[in-house]
Amino acid sequence: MTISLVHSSPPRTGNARLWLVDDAYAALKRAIMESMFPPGHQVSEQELALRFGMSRTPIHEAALKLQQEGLVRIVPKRGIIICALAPDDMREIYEVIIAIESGAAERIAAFSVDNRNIIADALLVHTGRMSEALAEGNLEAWGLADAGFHACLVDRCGNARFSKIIQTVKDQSHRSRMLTLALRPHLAISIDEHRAIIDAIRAGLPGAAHEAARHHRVRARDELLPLIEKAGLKHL
Amino acid sequence: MTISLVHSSPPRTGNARLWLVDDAYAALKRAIMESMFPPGHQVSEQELALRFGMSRTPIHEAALKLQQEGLVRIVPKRGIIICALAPDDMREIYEVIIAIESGAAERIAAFSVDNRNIIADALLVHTGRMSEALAEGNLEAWGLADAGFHACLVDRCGNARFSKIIQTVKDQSHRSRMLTLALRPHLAISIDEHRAIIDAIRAGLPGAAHEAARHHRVRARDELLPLIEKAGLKHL
DNA sequence: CCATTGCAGCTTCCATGGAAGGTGATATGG
DNA sequence: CCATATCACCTTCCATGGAAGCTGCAATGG
Repeated sequence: MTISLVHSSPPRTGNARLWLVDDAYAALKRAIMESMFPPGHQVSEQELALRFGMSRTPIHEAALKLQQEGLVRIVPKRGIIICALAPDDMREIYEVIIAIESGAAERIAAFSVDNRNIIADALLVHTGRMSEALAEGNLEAWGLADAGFHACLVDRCGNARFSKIIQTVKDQSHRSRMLTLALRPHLAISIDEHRAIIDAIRAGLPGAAHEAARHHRVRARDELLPLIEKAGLKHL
Repeated sequence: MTISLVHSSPPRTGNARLWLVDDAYAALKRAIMESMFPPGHQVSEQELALRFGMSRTPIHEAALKLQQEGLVRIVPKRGIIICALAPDDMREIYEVIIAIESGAAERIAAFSVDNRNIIADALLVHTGRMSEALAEGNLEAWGLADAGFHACLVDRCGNARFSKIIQTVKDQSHRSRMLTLALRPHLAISIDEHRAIIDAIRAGLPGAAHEAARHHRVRARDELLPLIEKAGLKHL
């Protein structure tokens, strides 16, 4: 099988050339995200190099980066193994999200009233899109809007480390989220909870914003983890 | 200057050989931690390769790893630059610690009574050492015991991702902590606050443990950040 | 038939050379 | 004296070959 994962095959003549390792990283990450490589699958660097049309070196460095992010595991003389997530990993990831997002909401609620309202408005846009998607029964659009809300919350709280941490665990759990999105009931409740977070931010109540964000994620966790366990999904 | 950062110069004959990249990683990290390379300093991979007695490849890969952890920055055609932390970075790092450690304390407080007491006992040992060090006026021992307490809290909460996150920000702020340790007043209060965390864990009150851990770190932050700003420490 | 041992193949890890590109100094013109 | 342009050096980035090591299978001895 020869799947073209890199878009621009031309040998990058001219000065428009970026770094090959970034291409390899993006392509490999994308391949994992889109489940082109199933969890537990093993590939060799040589094979990826051939498939992506580059040498083994950038593949190796990209694999190291993805290993640090927890997406793959490099076994010394075996190859690159796509990591599978156990239900316990999902528990850990949810706990990270709970801790970080509630901290982000708290920070935003402590901003000046002007900045609070700017961010609240942005959050409201995402929540509005969720309502529309729900009305249309468009599950995918709902998921995108929901992701937009949470990304906005974290990315605009003024702590780049929060963003990076969230990005890492989101990448790790991407496949799982795609799987469980269809299983989730109570989509309407999420919208109400988002509004509660926005209200607390507008009111400038850090404690309330922390608790609202926390409650939202705790409920989602308590709803999803049993579903995953019951579905017998041993690896995601 | 030819500082020997790698201990075993022998060319690793036999099967006792590990990975050179791990050696390079440890040596470079150590060199940064111990301030052998001041923040903002620039070194080339070639120079490190010569100094560590290995090729450029393991150096390069180790540098990539340290870059992901935020300790160095690789500038395309310039070299490896040791990252300097601004006061704002310390704020971000404290926020991460606050969010994660309070989550860890909360988790532990939700354990079974047996597990709670085992961990509480371990935490108490560290707190006891802090008291002793304080009585002796041994600042370094106090710092070690304090670090032991917080490491115990996070490492035994049953979330490996919490540990990894904390490890990363601790590494980033190692130099800063060494600098500010001497500036910190109110060492006695920390001990009382640690005891409050332990009590909440023993009592099995997740909310109280969360709040106690949070309060402890918030106070330390509010005490230290102004000190750093006042001292005019632009880069740490 | 089962256990053990040797071997072949595949894999990553490291060394090294070539190439592209950025920086800083130097020389030149005003 | 100052500004600008050019050049030489230094740097990383990538390709590729050699070496070591693990895995799984096959062959052999019990």
